[in-house]
Amino acid sequence: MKQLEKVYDPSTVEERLYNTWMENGYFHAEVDKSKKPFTIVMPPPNITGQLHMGHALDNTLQDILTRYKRMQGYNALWIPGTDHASISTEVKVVEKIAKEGLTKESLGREKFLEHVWDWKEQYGGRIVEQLKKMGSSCDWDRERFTMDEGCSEAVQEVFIRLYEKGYIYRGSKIINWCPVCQTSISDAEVEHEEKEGHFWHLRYPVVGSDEFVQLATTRPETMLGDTAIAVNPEDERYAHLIGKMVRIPLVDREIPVVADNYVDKEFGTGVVKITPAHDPNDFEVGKRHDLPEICVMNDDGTMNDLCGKYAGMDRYEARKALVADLDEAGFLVKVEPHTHNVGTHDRCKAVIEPMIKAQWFVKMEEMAKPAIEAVKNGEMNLVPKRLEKTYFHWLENIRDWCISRQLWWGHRIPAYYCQDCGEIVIAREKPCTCSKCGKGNFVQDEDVLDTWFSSALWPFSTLGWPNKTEELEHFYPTSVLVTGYDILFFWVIRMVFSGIEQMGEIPFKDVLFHGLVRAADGRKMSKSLGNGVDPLEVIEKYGADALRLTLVTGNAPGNDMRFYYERVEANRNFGNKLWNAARFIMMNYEGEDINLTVSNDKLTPADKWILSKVNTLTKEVTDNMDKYDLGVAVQKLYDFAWEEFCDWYIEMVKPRLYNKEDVTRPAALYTLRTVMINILKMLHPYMPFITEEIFLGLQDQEETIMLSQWPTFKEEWNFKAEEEEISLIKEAVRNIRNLRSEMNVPPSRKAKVFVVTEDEKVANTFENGKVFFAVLGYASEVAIQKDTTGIESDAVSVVIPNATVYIPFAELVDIEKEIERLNKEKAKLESEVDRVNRKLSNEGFVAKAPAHLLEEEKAKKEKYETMLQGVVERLAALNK
RNA sequence: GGUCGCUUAGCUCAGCUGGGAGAGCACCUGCCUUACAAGCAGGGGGUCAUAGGUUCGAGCCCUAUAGCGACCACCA
Repeated sequence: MKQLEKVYDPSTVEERLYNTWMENGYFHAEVDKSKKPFTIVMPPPNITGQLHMGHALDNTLQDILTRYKRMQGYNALWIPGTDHASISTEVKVVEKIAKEGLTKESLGREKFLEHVWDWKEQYGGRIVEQLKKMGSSCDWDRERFTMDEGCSEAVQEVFIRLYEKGYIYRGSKIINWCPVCQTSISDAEVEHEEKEGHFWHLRYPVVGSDEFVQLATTRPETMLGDTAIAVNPEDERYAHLIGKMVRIPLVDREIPVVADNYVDKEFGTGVVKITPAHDPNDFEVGKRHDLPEICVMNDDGTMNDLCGKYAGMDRYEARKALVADLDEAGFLVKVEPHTHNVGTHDRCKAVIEPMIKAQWFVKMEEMAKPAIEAVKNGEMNLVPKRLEKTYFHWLENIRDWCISRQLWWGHRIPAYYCQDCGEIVIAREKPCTCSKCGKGNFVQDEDVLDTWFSSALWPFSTLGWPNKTEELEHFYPTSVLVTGYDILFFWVIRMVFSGIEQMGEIPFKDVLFHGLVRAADGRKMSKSLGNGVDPLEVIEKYGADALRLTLVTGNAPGNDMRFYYERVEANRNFGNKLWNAARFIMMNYEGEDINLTVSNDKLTPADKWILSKVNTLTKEVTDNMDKYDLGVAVQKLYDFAWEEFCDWYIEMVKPRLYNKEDVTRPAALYTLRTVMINILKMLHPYMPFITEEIFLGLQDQEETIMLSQWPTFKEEWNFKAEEEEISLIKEAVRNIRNLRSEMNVPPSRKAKVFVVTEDEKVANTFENGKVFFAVLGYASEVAIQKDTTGIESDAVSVVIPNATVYIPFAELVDIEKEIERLNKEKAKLESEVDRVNRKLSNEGFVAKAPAHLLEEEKAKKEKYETMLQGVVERLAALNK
């Protein structure tokens, strides 16, 4: 039998165990049709990324579920991988090469992409190695990358299929343009940020009259692209202007006044300038009134050649200049401060410029429907449920998805343009001859696809789709997706409609959402604030198990949490507690057969009690885990292991262990080991390392805990009577300790304990439990008797159900105080009796409450009444 | 503007379908009792945001209010 160090040191254990697990291929899953599949695909971290607390949480949850199901005998597969993260990576690499004096343009597409692949080779593996430090039991043999051959094939296939179905189209629409990144982005990537701005009131002269019409704008620079002004058709103030022309100040271009319901009469002056090329609403108005679209900006956000003296200025510079000129020319009426929401790019925070550009779009309306339906009909289940509303709202108001990006790093769009006739061909490879004009001068679309287009296919592309693999057949749909609520729109929803569309089946049955891990002050952990906690540092200091436990306890699904080192420390301490319990067990097994077993009839009540308890616990923990209440489950394990097992059971069996002649010693050893192993197994998903290390020590063979069987409820461990017996003894012991503590009696001072009871059964229980008074209640001697014969009249006493415990402390006892204490006890019991009586005399309660509650209350009534009687008698005796 | 969430012990948070309020940390008292001082034993501390309602019974369900937070949104 091995002996363990006094303090558990995770750093030496974790790496060794993880390597063993890897070497033995425990994480690897092959298709095994004899078992039920359990599948999770890992949300692929960006190759640019470093492990942060969000990843740590996300992967801990997935690992817990995977290990749990694996132990339950499922064919458990957890597929890891990384995401090429088109824009993020490209930005990083551009920054990197800039330090070397290089630019994308100077390198050219091919050379630049070589640099990105180099980056990928260098850093793409970093996060993978970090995930291993967490203990993640994913199948690394199946690790994927969103731009590997298979995933790329899937992307191309989906693009072509959707195009052929008419769900992908190319169109010139107003899109969100990032002037810094110089690419289009989707609606989901726009963050609305409230900003302090101004409301500039301008007056536009009406052509053919002396009249001016006043309007307000937050973006004066766009007036260079105005092609109309609009009023509400119901607005009497401006009815006479409809159809007339106004002149744009400074520009001197004439534009019409149109009537459109979009205009709110109450807001501003009730007149809106219309710039179809730079505002989504204006774009719509422009379409309705057939207005020209004049783009006045370059891709980098500077004003273009149409802007005269403002050409070349940045949009904000131009705004300033224009306002000054308007003011000088008398067109500026007033300026008001105005807070409004501006769209910014979530990556670079630059203010989005709406622009009209030809882009590729996915038509969403049809695909959204079955995605909504899947949740509505319960086929797919969101945890927590409240997120369903957000899910529905997004899908019900979904707009077409702009999927083309003016970037180089990503999946290139499989569209080819005939240079001779303009024909567009969507194909797997560049066509040789044009079917329309017969020539063959094709050029591929320069753009790449939105990163999320490929991650949307992750649940099936990683399983081999579009090939019909047996993995796909067996492991799809996946069982549960674990991710943060912050990417519900970006990713989860897109996987759902993609899965349904391509596979004809939802990609996962459950989605378990978690929240953000915040800093201790409640703020988001961020690089700029410098308040991020590095999971690797925590692991180094406290071990991965402690970190994992910290991330899953005290938190409900979908809620944010705060990270405290104090909590990590507490969890580290729990690991140490387990460690020492195991150490204790092993010490006592010294010289014994580790595999010894004992039949039920050899077990003592204490053994049966703890076995019965762990048995019930098994059921509860399993139920909680099945409902994804992981925090609740592990809390129960924590409490049981520490309190019931360590603080009570281990203390109770010490005398039996210390006496090698004790015939019940084997039963104690057997029970200790058995319960410990059950605890370890159930804790293993949460704390994989320490549980494995202890488990290995508790046997004479090298059998891993991670492939051991998850405990199930056993009818033969259902010992109700013993549970009650021990519970009574615990009650008595607690009361004795309490009494001693109140009287400031040190543990070193032992005292004789008398238990007085007329109840045969209770007497028996205490007779059997005598030893516990000695070990747990500092008793020098215990006497069980029917009356108070031989007990000094000034002994202190405590009443428990059906018995009174006396401790003669002689000179320590102050009778007055003792009477006071008993009076307090009496009052407490009286109020309890009163409460129960009130409840039982409440007709409504008696008539409607469930039977078991009624019984419980009746039992309480009896219990408190007899206890009260005991206290009254004792007081009477003292008052004599 | 809309939707959702939160408000429970000094702090951070659990509390599953309504049936006598919990944890960790912090605090107080006493203990180095041969598994563990990263520990043991004992203790104090809450009108569960407020006001109504439903119910025999509400931290939990309903309505309203307040404060905080998140997300969505085309008022120029």
